[in-house]
Amino acid sequence: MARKQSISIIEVARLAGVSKSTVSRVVSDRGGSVSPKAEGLVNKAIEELGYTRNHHASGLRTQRSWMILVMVPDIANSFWAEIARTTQDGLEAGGYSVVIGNTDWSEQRQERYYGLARSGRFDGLILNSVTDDLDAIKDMGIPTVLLGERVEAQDIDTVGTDTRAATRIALDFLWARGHRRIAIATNEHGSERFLSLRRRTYGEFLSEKGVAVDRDLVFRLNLSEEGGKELAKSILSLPRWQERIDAVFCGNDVIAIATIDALAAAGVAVGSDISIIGMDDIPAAAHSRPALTTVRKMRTLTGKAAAELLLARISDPGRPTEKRLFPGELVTRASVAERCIHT
Amino acid sequence: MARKQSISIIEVARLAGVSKSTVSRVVSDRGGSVSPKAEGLVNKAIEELGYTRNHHASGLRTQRSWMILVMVPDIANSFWAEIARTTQDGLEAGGYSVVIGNTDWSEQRQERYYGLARSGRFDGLILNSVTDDLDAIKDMGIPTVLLGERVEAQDIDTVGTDTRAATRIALDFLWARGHRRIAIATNEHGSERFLSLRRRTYGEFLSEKGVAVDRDLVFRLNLSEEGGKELAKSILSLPRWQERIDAVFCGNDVIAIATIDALAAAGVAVGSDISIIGMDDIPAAAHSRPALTTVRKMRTLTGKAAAELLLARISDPGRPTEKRLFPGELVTRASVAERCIHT
DNA sequence: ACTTTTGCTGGGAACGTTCCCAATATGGCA
DNA sequence: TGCCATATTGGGAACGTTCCCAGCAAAAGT
Repeated sequence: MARKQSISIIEVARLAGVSKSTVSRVVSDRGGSVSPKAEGLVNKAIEELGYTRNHHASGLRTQRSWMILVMVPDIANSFWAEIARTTQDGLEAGGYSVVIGNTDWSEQRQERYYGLARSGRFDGLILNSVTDDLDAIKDMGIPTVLLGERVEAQDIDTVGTDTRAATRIALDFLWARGHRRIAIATNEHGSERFLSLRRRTYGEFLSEKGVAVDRDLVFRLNLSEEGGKELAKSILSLPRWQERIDAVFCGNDVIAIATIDALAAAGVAVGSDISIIGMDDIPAAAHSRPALTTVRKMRTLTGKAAAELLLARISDPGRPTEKRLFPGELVTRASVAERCIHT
Repeated sequence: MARKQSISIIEVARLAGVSKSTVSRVVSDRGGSVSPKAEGLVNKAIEELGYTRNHHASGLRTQRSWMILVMVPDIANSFWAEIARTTQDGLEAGGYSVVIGNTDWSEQRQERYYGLARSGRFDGLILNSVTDDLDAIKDMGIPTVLLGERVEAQDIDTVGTDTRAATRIALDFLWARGHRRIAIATNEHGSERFLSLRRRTYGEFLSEKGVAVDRDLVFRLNLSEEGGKELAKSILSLPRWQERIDAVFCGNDVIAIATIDALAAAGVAVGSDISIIGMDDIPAAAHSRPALTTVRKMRTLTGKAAAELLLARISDPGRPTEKRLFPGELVTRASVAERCIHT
């Protein structure tokens, strides 16, 4: 495991009997015109010495690293993992290598990665910000694509789910199945505006339908398993809840599933006594009892679009910013009941 | 998004009224002795100019990047995701930043990351190799820790599950529950020796118990959902399978769960007609019907140990190689029956 | 008062590339 | 044969750091 010592362009040049400039022209495809003969000699010398280009030096000169950082808040969550994975294909086709940064919802970790980005280690960034500080992103001064809708991010390229549309899909479905007393369970985790989009859409939807918002049916919690347990408790402790709640629209699948489990444990028949709909379609959604009806986010499209936008931005930093939002699609399983219309 | 122009150590020095050497001493904590007064001036100038250290230049000089690459074969698999995440804590405490590379079981992608590593971009590597080419790893010439047991990796630090021990835990449990006709379902994916360890332990176990290996009870397949479906089909098509198979030891949870689902769909009562035991304890294992009994791999310990070993190797490249293997722990759920002993 | 130690500083030479510019060789054309 | 255009080459000068070494002042010891 001896660290390779100083096999630089110069030793290669010496062995090949050419100048370092020529070697440089060969290894960096850019610099044009080298005679076939010289190129052959250089390649042979490279092979023989086991030379590999020092990227610190090259990057110092060119200010390019050919690496792209994809920052996600939770790599152990399959939703993010899959998005990260999907970006790879497009980016690698463009000649870049992709590395993933996991912030674990921690501002400190995020700042750490921002530091890496600022110091010129990456040619581009695809990220879901834990905080609301979009200026920090612009200040890094490198091409960036945001994952996840941000109303206020007008001058940064964005890719994500159209939360409004996705929320409507869920609510429309509940309504079509005859539910009228619809509750909402969501949070303010890290990014208030993003989540209030669900809440806002919920309000709009109800007023469209001529239903007043019932304060007791708006639950605020963390989008975690804990949150789901809490939600179940809150529901059960609501006096005469059976008469007050038909269905619950959950901010993500994690709480939806936790709620289903907790309610089932309390003897409630989810899917007939009460309906639950989630959002994301994580793998576990297919395995809950009853299986969760949810709105699937289009991870593949999202990842692909993020890669495209970033490549476009890199090759033309002056282009107008673009937003690509995908609506999501309904995955019908068993957690939503068919209810005869009342009231 | 204008790319920051040339705010180098030199402009800082000029503004602070000191030499670039002094600035360097301040920004790189290494070079000792700077007067408090000078340090104050420098910091003020840094703040004012918004200077950030160019890491290409610094890396060129010091040959350090303070970045560590963790390579995993499938970031969308929660097992790998969690391991990758766990390494972070230890490594970041050591001052390093962690980025994750996802090979997606592709040799080409792996080679791409190897290339990055060879060009000096990382100070260390934690990886699970897709191929059996351990020489390629040594040739990179940087400190490396291998994830996953490799019999032949004698001179590389290794962290992983003690496959032998984990397999025995599963088999012992099946045996204790009265199963005697135990089948095994595993693969040769990418790393033959690793997996034959399960098969070998299976053979040893049976011969210890005085049971001959029944060729029909050794299933070879991919460790994927497809493989699981195939396995169910193979079992059901075995003439009089009820009399020939008590239990199946599955190479991982993914096939175990797929098998459970497929068998259940065919009307077989898993957990009484036949027992299934898995390995890994992925999240879905708790949600299958019946819930899967499995051997949990110790991800947290594994990630932590990998970080420790890598830091130790970096600080002392000459130290003897070390292997840390963890046995795994049984997670008892419902997919294994209690059987009265027969034969 | 003189030397020695100590603490701090600045100047220059690396590190391994790429880029610019000038120099040479090659070939085509008159 | 002579002359111009073109293809290929080599020699420096960057890029922004860190490191080594020498210099200098202030503090400490004799």
